[in-house]
Amino acid sequence: MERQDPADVDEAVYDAVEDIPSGRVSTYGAIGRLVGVGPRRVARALAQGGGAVPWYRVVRADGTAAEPVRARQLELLAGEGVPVRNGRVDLHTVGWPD
DNA sequence: CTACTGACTAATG
DNA sequence: ACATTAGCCAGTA
Repeated sequence: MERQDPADVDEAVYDAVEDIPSGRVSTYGAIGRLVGVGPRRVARALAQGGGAVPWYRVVRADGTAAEPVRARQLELLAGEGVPVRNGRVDLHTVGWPD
C-alpha cells in the first residue's frame, strides 16, 4: 500500500490553506487535523513552499503569528480585513473552520 | 543510528 | 499575561 509521499502531504496542506476564505484565519493545528498530520508538519510545508498559498491566513493556536513572518503576517491580515488586536487575531470571530 | 533545530500545542507555576 | 517544561514530528548534519 502506498504511503503518503512528502509532496502529497504538502499538497494537502496547500489545498486546505487555499480553502481559507478571505477575512478568515486558521491555525496550524486545525490544518493539520484536516490533512491528518501534526501542526509542525504544516509549518514545515508552508516554510518550504508557502509562497504559492495564502500562508498569512494561518496563525498559531492562540491567534498570534510566527516570529520570522510575524510583522508581515499581521500587515497582510489587516489588509485582508481581518481585525488584528495588539498583534493578535480573534479566533473566536475570524477562526476557520467555524 | 544519534543529536539538534524548528512558521507548534498544551499544561503548569 | 509571561516563562518554563514536556510532547510531538520531520528534515538535516
